[in-house]
Parts: sequence; C-alpha cells; structure tokens
Amino acid sequence: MLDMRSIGDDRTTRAVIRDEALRLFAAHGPEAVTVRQIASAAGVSPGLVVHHFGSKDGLRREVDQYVLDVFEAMLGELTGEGGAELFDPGAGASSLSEAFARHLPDDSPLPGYLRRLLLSDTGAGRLLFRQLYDLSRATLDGLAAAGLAAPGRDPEVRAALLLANDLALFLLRDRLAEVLGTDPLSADGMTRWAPEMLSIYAGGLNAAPPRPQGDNP
Amino acid sequence: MLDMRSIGDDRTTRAVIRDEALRLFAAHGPEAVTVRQIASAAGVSPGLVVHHFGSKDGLRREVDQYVLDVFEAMLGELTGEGGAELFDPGAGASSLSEAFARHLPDDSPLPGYLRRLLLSDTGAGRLLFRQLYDLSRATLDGLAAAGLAAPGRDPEVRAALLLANDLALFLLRDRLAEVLGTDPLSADGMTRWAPEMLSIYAGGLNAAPPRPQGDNP
DNA sequence: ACCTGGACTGAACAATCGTTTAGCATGCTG
DNA sequence: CAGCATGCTAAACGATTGTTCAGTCCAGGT
Repeated sequence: MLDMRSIGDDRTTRAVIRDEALRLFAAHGPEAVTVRQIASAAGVSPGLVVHHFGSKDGLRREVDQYVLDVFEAMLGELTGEGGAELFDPGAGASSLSEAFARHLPDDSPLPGYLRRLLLSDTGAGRLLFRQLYDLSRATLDGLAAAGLAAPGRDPEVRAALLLANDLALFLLRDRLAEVLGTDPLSADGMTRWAPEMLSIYAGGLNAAPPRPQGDNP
Repeated sequence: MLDMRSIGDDRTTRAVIRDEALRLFAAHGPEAVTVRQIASAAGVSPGLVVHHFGSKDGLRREVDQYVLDVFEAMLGELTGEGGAELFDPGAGASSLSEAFARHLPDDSPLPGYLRRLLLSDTGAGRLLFRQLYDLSRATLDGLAAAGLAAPGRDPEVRAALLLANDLALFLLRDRLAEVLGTDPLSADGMTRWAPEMLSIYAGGLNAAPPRPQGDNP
C-alpha cells in the first residue's frame, strides 16, 4: 500500500485525523467543525473519518480522552519532579498555567482545547476540573505544611480560589494579551505577570513591591 | 389582530424572539441553536425570525448589542452610585462579579451569555473586556488614591490581574459550584468566597485570618 | 369604503450536514 | 494461489440547515 502520509510523518492516518480534529475543535469548537473539514485537513475522505471513529461524536470523545491523557501525563511529570516546583512560590514556575504553557510548543492547540473542555459542561470537563482542584488542595496543604502559606479559614474555598485565579490566566489569555500587548503565558508575559501575582500572594495589595535586583530597601 | 403573546406580557413579538434567542444562545451557544428552535420557543414561525432580524447572524448581532447595552446600563448604575461600593474592599460588594450577579435574577441568562461573549473572540467580546479592563484600572487608581491599595510595580498588569481573578469566579461558576457544593455567586457562596479573597488581598497568603465577629484575637 | 403596509404563516427552496453503501486496492494468512 | 480482512474513496442517502416566497390577516390613514 502506498503511504498516504508525507514522508517524515510516522503517525498513522488515524492519528493524523485525530490531531487535525483536535486542532480544529480547539480553534472553532466541535459544533462549528464539520466532518468534511476534518477529512480535508487530514487529506482523507469524509467516510474514512467515520470508518475510524464510528461517528463525529465518537471522534470528539476520543479527542477528549486523548487530551486528558496528554494532560495527565504532563501533570504527573510535574508533580513527579518532587513537587518542589509547585510548592515554592519563589521558584521558576509560579503557577500551573505557566508550567503547563512552558511544556508545550507555542502553536500547540492543547491550551485552546483545554479551555473549551473546562467550560464545556461535559463529563471530561468536570473530571479535568476536579483533578485540578484536588491538585490545588494538595498544593495548598503542602504550602501550609512548609509554612509558606496559611490554609485560610476555609481551605476548600482558598484552594478553589487559587485554582480559579490560576486558570483565569489560561482562560482569558487572548483577551489579556490584547489589553497588555503581551501574551501573559509567553516568557515575556510571565516576567511581567508573575511578580505582581507573587507580590499579592506574599503580602496583599498594600504590600511594598518586592525589590528588583539591586534596589534600595 | 389577536395578540399572539400571553396576557401580562407587554413585550413585542420581536422582543420575545430576541429574549428567547438570548436564553438559548446562553445555554447552548449560538452555533448549536437553530432558527427553528428559537422560533418554536418564541411561539412563532421560522420565517418571522428572519423577517425581523434579516438573518440568524443578524439576530445574533442584535442579541450581542442588547446584552452589551444592558450590561453597560448596570455598570453605569454601579459606578454612578458614587463608586464607593467598588472602591471599598470592606463594603458589601467585594467584586464586580458579585455586584453583577446580585443585580440579576437567579435564573437570568445574562451571566451565561456574557461568559460566552468574553471568550468568543468577537468584536463585542473584545469591546466588553476592554471596558471591564478600563474599569479595573480606574478602580485600582481609586484604591491607590485612597491609600487602600498599592498600584504595584506594573499597574497595568495589576489591574488586569485583579480583573482576571474577578472574572474567573464568573467563568468557572458552574465548576466551582460542583467542587464547593455552593454556587459562589449566590448569597451563601459569597459569604464563603469573599472573606478568603479579601484576606488574601489584605495581607497575602500568610496573613492571619480576619477575626470573625466576636472571636478572640 | 378603499387602500397600503407591516406582522405573520406554511410551504418550499437549495445547500450542507452526518452517515451509509458499494466497491477498489492492498497486505496478510492458510 | 485463493480467501479474507483492512484502509480507503466516490457517490449517494435522508435529515436538517438557513433562507425565500406567495399569500393571509388586520390596523390605520385618507
């Protein structure tokens, strides 16, 4: 059989379809994307999409699961590094969003897809948020045990609040980039964003700004 | 002509169609809602929808504008009250989201529509976010002038951050309600949420929790 | 009383949707 | 070599989409 795929691409045709669907779903939403668009983007016939995934909804469910798997793998890698990175507000990674964005190429459709998933009112979205919430609670516990943060009067709410603040950066990324002129999840954006966030978390809105390197006290 | 509308409803048929479209768009997204569904919900024929609004997209644009107008009116009312409510973190309204939710009935489709609008990558969404950002900057200026908050090292970013945190409550409302067991925008939810938020803004993550009424110091 | 114009319907339009089917080519297995 | 499963396409299916059209109804102006 002649290989339909261009040389240097070792993905199966099935994987190509899934990846193109992922990209299109992330960009326009699953409901706005047609089977024919996916097939065309993958360079195959519409019938083959259904042949491989049963139906458009079957494809959507498989893409959901795929994204969840990739995300879980990244999460495991992150917490597996000793977890120190997530526990220390002074470390390089100051937020889940940043750590996540930093582990992905700039043009990855995954952030967009995750954004949709988180707000989509589906089982996959609920599961994802629940996992993130559990991680947020564990992180807050870790910070509290290390004396780096108080658990607050209502730790459940505090963990949810920290998670929501973190995800806001993720969900509103495009809008924030518009008004700030910088993508807050890029390397440049983070050097602006992180200090402000850490300053508030360290001492609230009235705290004196942390001195830049070499500043006077 | 016999009045098509049920007694006690003084809206024009055109307004009924717009309202039903608003409700359905907010619930399922404009792309997932058909003209026939809107017409059926409004108790009219599909042709009449097009007759009044030119096209489905014309209807969507008009609903966008309508929501923007309603929102702007509420915003004007809010800042018109002297603005004190928004400037004082200790006052009743501790966030834009809360003030907004409190001015609407519980079953209002407006929050859902605004959520979609903010993330929709349309002109209306961009305009809305820009207005909110301007308000956030003005509020931060006011707080700084009153000595209630420092403008931070990068006031633009700080205002964006405060806005994003505020909107996160709005965007993730359903997800937060799931994990917390309480709608964070309800009256009950706010009594849990606001103190945590204010505590962080007042003194950071390490601050001692503000004493509840009658507590020992 | 006549006319005009707008609200409104029911039926139909072409286009596009997700999906099905028949069939071709290929590679593996007995 | 025959047989069969698999990857895949081209064409067509019925359903549904947004939209159009012809025509009915009724209020208001002259």
